[in-house]
Amino acid sequence: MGIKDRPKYRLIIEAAVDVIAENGFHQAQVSKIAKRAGVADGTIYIYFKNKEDILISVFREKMGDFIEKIKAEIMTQEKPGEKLATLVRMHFTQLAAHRNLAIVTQLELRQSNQAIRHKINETLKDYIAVIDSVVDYGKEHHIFRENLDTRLARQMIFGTLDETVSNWVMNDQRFDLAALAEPVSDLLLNGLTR
Amino acid sequence: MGIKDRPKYRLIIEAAVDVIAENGFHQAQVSKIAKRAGVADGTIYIYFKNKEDILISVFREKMGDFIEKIKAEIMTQEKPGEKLATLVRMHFTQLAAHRNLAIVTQLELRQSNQAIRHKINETLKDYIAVIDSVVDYGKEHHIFRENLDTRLARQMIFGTLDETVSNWVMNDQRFDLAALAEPVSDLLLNGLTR
Amino acid sequence: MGIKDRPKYRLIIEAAVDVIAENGFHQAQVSKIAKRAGVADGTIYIYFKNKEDILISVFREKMGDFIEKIKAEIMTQEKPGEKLATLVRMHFTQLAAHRNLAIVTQLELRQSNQAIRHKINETLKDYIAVIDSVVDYGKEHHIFRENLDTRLARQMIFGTLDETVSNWVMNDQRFDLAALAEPVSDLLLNGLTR
Amino acid sequence: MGIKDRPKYRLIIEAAVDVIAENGFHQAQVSKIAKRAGVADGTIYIYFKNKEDILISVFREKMGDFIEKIKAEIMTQEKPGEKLATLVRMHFTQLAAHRNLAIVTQLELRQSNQAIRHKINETLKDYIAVIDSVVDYGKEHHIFRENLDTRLARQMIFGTLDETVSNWVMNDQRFDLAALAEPVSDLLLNGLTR
DNA sequence: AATGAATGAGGTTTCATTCAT
DNA sequence: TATGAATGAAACCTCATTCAT
Repeated sequence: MGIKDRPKYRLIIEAAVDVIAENGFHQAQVSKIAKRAGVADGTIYIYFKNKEDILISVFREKMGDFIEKIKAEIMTQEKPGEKLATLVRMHFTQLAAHRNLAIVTQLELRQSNQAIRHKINETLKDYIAVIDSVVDYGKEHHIFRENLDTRLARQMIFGTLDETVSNWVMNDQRFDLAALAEPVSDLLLNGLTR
Repeated sequence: MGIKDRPKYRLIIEAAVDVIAENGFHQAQVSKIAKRAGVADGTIYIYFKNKEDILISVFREKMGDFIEKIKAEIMTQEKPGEKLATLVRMHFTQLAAHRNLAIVTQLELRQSNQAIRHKINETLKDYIAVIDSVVDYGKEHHIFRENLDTRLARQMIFGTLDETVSNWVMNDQRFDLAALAEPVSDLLLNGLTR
Repeated sequence: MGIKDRPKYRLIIEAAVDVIAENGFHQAQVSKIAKRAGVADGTIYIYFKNKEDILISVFREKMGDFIEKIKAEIMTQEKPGEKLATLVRMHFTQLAAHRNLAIVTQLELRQSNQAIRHKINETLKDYIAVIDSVVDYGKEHHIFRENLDTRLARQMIFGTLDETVSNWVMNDQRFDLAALAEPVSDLLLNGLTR
Repeated sequence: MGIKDRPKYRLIIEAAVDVIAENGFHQAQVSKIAKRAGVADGTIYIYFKNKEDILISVFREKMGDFIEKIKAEIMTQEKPGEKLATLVRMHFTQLAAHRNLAIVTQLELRQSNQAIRHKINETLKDYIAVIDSVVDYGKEHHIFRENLDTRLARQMIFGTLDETVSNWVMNDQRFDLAALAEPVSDLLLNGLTR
C-alpha cells in the first residue's frame, strides 16, 4: 500500500486546504496544518518531503480530480459547442461547490514562491491539454475557425475562466458563479466560431 | 516640493523594480533595494512608511503611467474596434518594452500578502474602468452586441491579456509578445461583435 | 506538568537574572540570555511569549519567593516590634545574599518601559499587603500609634528599605547591608510607636 | 553670554520636560524635542553634546531650582522640627505645583541607563547634603536623638518622601500631595526625636 | 510509525548624530 | 548660527525542519 493511500495522507491534504483557505497562505504554518489534521508536526514529514511538497500535493490531488471529472464529462458530448459549454460549466460548478478549494487555488497558492508555482504549472498542463483538445476538435469539425491559433484560443478560454472565478472569490462569492456558465460559454463560442 | 518629486523617491522606485525582478519578491530585502538605489537603508524610510508602502508605490506609480498612456492612445481612436485593438497593442507593447516591470507585476507582486494585493487591486480598478469604457463605447456604437454583459466582456478581455502576458513572462519572454497584439485583438473582437 | 516546571524554564529565568545584572538592562539581549541558559534563541519563545514576558516572569518568580519567605518568618513572631524587625532583617539579608537579584530589582528592571513596570507593580502589591499587615497588627496590639495612617507608615517603611538597598547597590555593595537591619528597624520602630 | 543663557537653551530644556512627561522616556526622541522647541534637530547639538546631555541638564537645571528654594526656605526656620517640616512641605508643594517635572523626575528619568542615572545622582548629592544638614542641626540642638545615624536618618527621610511622591504620580495625582506634608513630617519627626 | 521539544538563520525598522549648505 | 536630509548599526521573533524517544 503506497503512502498516498494511507488515511493520514489524505487527512493532511484536507487539513491543508482548510487551513490555507481559512488563514491565508502566509498564515498556514506546518504546525497549524498538523494540529488540524490531528497529527504531530513531525508526522507531516513522514508523508511529505517538506512544506513545498504539501502545497504541490494539495494542488496535484485536487486539480487531478477536477480535471478528470471535466475530461469525463466532455467525452460524453459530441458537438464542439457542447464540449466547450461543458468545459465552462464544469469549471464553474466544481469550484462553486468547493469554495475552500477555489480560495486556495485562485488566491492563496498564487502567493507561493516561483518554485512552487512552477510545479503547479506542471499540473495545469494536463488541463491545458484538455482545453487544447476541445479547441482542436472544434477546428477539425469546422465549427471553430480553421485559422484559429490554438494557443491563443486556449489563453482566451483559460484566461476568461480564471479571471471570472478570481473575481467571484475576491467578491466573497457573492454572485452565482454557476449561473455565469451559459453567458460565458456563449461569449467564448462567439469568439471562436466562424 | 512634495516628497515624491525628490530625486531619491524615483531612484528607490526604480531600484525596487529591478531588485524584485532580478531576485524575486521574497528575496527583495529593503537593504538590497537601498544598495541598488545608492542610498542608506534608513533613507528608504524617509520616503516610504514601510516595506509594504514601497511595493504598493511601485505598482501605483508604474501602473499609473501604464494606464495613462493606454487611455491617451485610445482617445485618439474613433472606431470601437480600433479602440480595442489599441488597448491590446498598448498593453502588450508597454510590458514587452519594460520586461522587469512585466516580471514584477505578472509574477512577483502576486506573491505578496493580502494587504498589499488589496491595495494593488485599488489601482487596477482604474484599468478595469478603461476596459469597461471601451466595451460600453462599442455597444453604444452598435459594433459590439448590445446584450453583451460588460463585466463578462471585461473579464474576457482582461483575462485573455493577463493570461497571455503571464505565459510570455513564464516562458522567459521567448516569443514576441507585441506580435500577438493583432491576432489577440482579432480574436477578442470576434467574440464581442455581431 | 506545566511549562513552568520544566527545567529549561528555571534555567532561562536564572540566566536572565545573571545576564541583566552583569550587562545591564539595555544590554541584555535575548540571544545573550539564551546563550547563558545553554539553549537556542528560539527555545526562549517556547517558554516565554516575548522578551517582556521574560522580564516580568523574572520579577514575579523571584519576588514571589522573596515575599513568601518574609511572610513565613514574620508569622513566627508574636510581638509587633519583632514582626517589623523580622521584615527589615529578611528584606536586607535576602537581597544581600542574592546580589545579582538586588541589582536587577533595584537598578536594572527600573529602566524598563511602563508596560513592564506596571506588571511589576502588580507583584509588588503582595509585598505592600505584607507591610500593611505588620502595621495594622502593631496598631491592633496598641504598640504602634492608633491614629497612624497605614498608607503613610507603609510608604515610610518601604521607602526607607528601598532607598537603603538602592544606596547599597549603587555603592557597589561596599557596606554590610545585613548589619543595617537592626539600626534601621529601630529607627522605623521609633517612628511608629507611642 | 554663556550658551546656557541664550533663549534656545531654556526653550529646549522646557520642551524636553514636556515631551518626556507627555510621551514617556522611551518615546522622547530628539526630533520630537526639537519640534516642540521650535528648532531644527541639528540645533539641539549646538546647545547639547548629545541626548544624554539634554536629560542630565534637564535634571540639573530643574533640581537646582528645586533644591535652592528648599534651602532658602529652611534657612528661615530656627527650630529643627520646623526645618524638617519645611523640607517636607517644600518637597511636596513644589512637585505638586509642577506635575510634568514630577512625572519626569519620579517616573521617566528613572528609566534611563546607568550612566545618566549616575550623573543624576551627582545632582542629588546637593539635596542629600541639605537633608543631612537638617538632621545634624536637629542632633546638635538635642531635639533629634544624638546617637542617630545621619545616613540612615537621611535614607528614611528621602526614601519616605520619594516613595510618597512616586505613589502620588503613579496614582495619576489623584490625592492631594501637599496635604500629606503635615502627617508625613509628623511621622518622620516622631522617628527622629527622643 | 509517531511524537513534539528543540533548533537557529535571517530581515525590517528606529533614531541619535553628522555635515553640507 | 541654524538647518534637516541622510546615515547605518543593531535586535527581536518566526517557523520549517530535525531527531531522540
